[in-house]
Amino acid sequence: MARIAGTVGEETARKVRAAALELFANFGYAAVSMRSIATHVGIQASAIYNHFPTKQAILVDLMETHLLELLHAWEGRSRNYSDPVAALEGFVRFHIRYHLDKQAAVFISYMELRNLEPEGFARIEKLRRYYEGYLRKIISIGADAGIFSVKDVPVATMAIIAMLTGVNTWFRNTGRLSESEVEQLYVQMVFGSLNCLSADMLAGLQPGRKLA
Amino acid sequence: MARIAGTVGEETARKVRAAALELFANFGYAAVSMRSIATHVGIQASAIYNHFPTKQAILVDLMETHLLELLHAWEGRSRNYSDPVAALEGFVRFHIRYHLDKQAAVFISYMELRNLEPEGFARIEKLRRYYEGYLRKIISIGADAGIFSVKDVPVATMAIIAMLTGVNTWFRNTGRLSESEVEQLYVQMVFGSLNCLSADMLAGLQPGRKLA
DNA sequence: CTTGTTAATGAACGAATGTTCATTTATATA
DNA sequence: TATATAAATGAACATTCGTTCATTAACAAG
Repeated sequence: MARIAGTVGEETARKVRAAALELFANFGYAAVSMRSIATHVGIQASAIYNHFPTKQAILVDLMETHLLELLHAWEGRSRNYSDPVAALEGFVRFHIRYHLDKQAAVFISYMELRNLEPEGFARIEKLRRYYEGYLRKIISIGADAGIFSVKDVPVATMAIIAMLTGVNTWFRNTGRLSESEVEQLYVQMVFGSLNCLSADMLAGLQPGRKLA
Repeated sequence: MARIAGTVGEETARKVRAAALELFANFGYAAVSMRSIATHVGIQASAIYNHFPTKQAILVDLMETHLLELLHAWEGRSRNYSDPVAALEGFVRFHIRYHLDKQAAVFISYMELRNLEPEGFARIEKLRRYYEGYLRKIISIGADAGIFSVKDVPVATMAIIAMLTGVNTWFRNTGRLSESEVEQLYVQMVFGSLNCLSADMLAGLQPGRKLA
């Protein structure tokens, strides 16, 4: 047998990406063979090479696509916000929602960095730093305006990103909380970590209370 | 050639653990071969099997040892704290310091979970939940006492753990900040995320300020 | 000194890996 | 209808993998 009736190149490439995404996320890049990807697509391993030059290229493709889409999605949304408070809340909700909706791609992009060869690593790392830069900018502007109380903007940026991305390690759709409930909880904690209290929360605090 | 003069079993096992720790952390469990571990120790791959039954057993050993030591270290220190505020500050400082001091072991224990077979996975996961339980308890007590303002204790626990562990992804000894400076920054952000302000910070806030 | 155990070697095993290649068929183009 | 290209197959390649095994030398105990 040879070429199968009805096969289209771009369609197969799409299936390969989807299968690789799922498998890499579940078992790790190094533990997934080209044959297992091919099996999930319903083709032979050698047919993959009609669409991707190497296994490594699939990984880089997945990561790069994910990060570019992430950047594009945020850039489209960030225009809505004019002040740092609204922007930060928007970022938190966006990040959590987006990362929960694309768990597999997120997981790969954070876990498989060490399996990238130097050129690919540089490209991916640049995109991630670019994304982090958006949050850093928000925090920086809010700090300069005296709205956020931040001792160290870069550290706060990394801390918040880690906090938000950590949702992926425990959130389950079948769990106790909905996505929007989780968003709300994290919005409050993130603003708290920047010592930016909402008016009603500030009113609820006892001014005379002694804390460490 | 056969047995080498001066070789002692427990000593070789120690070297194997050390080499595997370093290699797993740098390249990932699946990408590290028994032969490369052996090379780093200065023996043949087959000699490893005098000390560990399988490659998987080395991974489980490393993770289990790390988590048991982590638990033991915290249990020894946690006795010093009587109130939730002191305990939380102590936990934050302990977690950051300990995780920075044992970067490789921490990295493996968080990244290689998916390479564990079911029995090993259950053992390791139980230990990690046990550790998280200590932080959850602190937050829970502080919340009940009205010292922390927490909407959801389990979520706050996971958020803070993720935030703290994230330090490992960016901290470098050669960087701008020392370990204790980082500790201090995170202590403030963690207390902030629980809306627990120190007396001087509270005084610094303008009660009339309008925030979102 | 003899004996049993310990800790190494080096060869070998079968299985699995990423990748290449000749081949074959479906499809688009001229 | 003839031809070039696209997209698959299945066999094969050289490596590498975790692991086993017979063998051997160092060491401890009697």
